[in-house]
Amino acid sequence: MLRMRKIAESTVRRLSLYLRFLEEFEEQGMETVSSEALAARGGTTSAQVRKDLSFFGSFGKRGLGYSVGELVLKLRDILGLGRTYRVAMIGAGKIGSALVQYRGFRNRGFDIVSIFDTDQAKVGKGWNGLVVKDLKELETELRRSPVEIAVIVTPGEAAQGVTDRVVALGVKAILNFAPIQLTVPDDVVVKTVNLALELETLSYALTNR
Amino acid sequence: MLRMRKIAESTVRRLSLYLRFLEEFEEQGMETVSSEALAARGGTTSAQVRKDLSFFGSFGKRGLGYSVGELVLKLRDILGLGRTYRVAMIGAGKIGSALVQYRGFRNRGFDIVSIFDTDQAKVGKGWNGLVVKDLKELETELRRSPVEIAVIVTPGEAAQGVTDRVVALGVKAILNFAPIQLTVPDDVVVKTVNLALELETLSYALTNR
DNA sequence: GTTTGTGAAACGATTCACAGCT
DNA sequence: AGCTGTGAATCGTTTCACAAAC
Repeated sequence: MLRMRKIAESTVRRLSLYLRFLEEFEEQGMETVSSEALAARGGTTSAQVRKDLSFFGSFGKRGLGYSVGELVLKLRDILGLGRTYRVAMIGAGKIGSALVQYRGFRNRGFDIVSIFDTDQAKVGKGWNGLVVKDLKELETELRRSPVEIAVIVTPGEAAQGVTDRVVALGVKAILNFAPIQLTVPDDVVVKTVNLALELETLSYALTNR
Repeated sequence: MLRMRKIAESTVRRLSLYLRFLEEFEEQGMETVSSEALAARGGTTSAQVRKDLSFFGSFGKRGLGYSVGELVLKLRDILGLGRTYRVAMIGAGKIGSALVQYRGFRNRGFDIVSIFDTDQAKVGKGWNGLVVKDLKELETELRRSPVEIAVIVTPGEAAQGVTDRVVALGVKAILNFAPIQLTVPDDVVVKTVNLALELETLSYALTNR
């Protein structure tokens, strides 16, 4: 695989979509697929598909298209899905609870190995095979059993403090559900899912109909 | 307010962020703010802030900056937040449950007025002041008590069917948590929050360090 | 002197279109 | 003949830079 910097985020998101569609095609027994067919399934254009893939190599055969199986493997490799990631969930509230049960995590190799909360009523309780730990134990626990990814599901006020702590522990990727813009060093990547923002985009669209 | 078509989604998202920051500033008693200060809070540039606002009018005073209070009102108006939206939640699983309790909804004028599920074990149960209704009653209920926004939290397989039904009932905005690309008519706006996609973007970033 | 509002320039992403391979 | 891979053209967004307003 080519090692290129600065692939657009939109490209990476599309690759992720292509992978899902290809997995569908694979289940249906399709052996090859054209950029045109893949584009049709994903609501984009064949040129876009070919350009996206071309950043990473040339995986197709002219006149024929792409081998579904090969392209699945290539995309998994590009997206780094050939391995398991260890994940710590920080916050055992409603959303944290929902996420722990979400099959999509484990199915795709994201393994939640610990959950933390400050609420003593929750600490010690079993949760989908895990025990909620006191947030005070964060450093001890993550040193004993390190993770690559932290999911932050705390109230907004607590989010930056917790972020600083997991960054100090060497975590390089954060999925943030707190409605806050987190500040992190350059070598740490943050993805924020901000519900309020999505709702307001809908509100704008409805208003300016 | 000017009525212009084709404002970029990225612009709308930033406006939403600016509004949050301005509300903070307002609480702290600030009366005016420069594009520079607003940009610093939000991790963007002053030129970007001014350009974003300029699509909708000119709200500042040269040499002085923007009145915090006035800009808050303007942005609420632009984003369509001066009113209440009625929301139906479709799916009473873990994520639906978490969302119903999420304060951010009601706080910002998004009022969940009904919840539906197919699971008879859930139907009839009280839930944060609401009663879960059978999805069979969707048409009856939404005709009696219409909504502007539907939040779809069903399994992927059910999502498109439910979408078609709410669209037929006149819903023009959908917030989708099912890991599926929904197909809707042009006059319906969909925002999809796809956890798997966010995780895979993190995985890509970690891999291509 | 300060800070806005905005054309123009720079940059980045998407689409076009076609040469080259199968 | 069919479909990829990719430079070139187009389109959209961000940044620059400065005249105008206070």
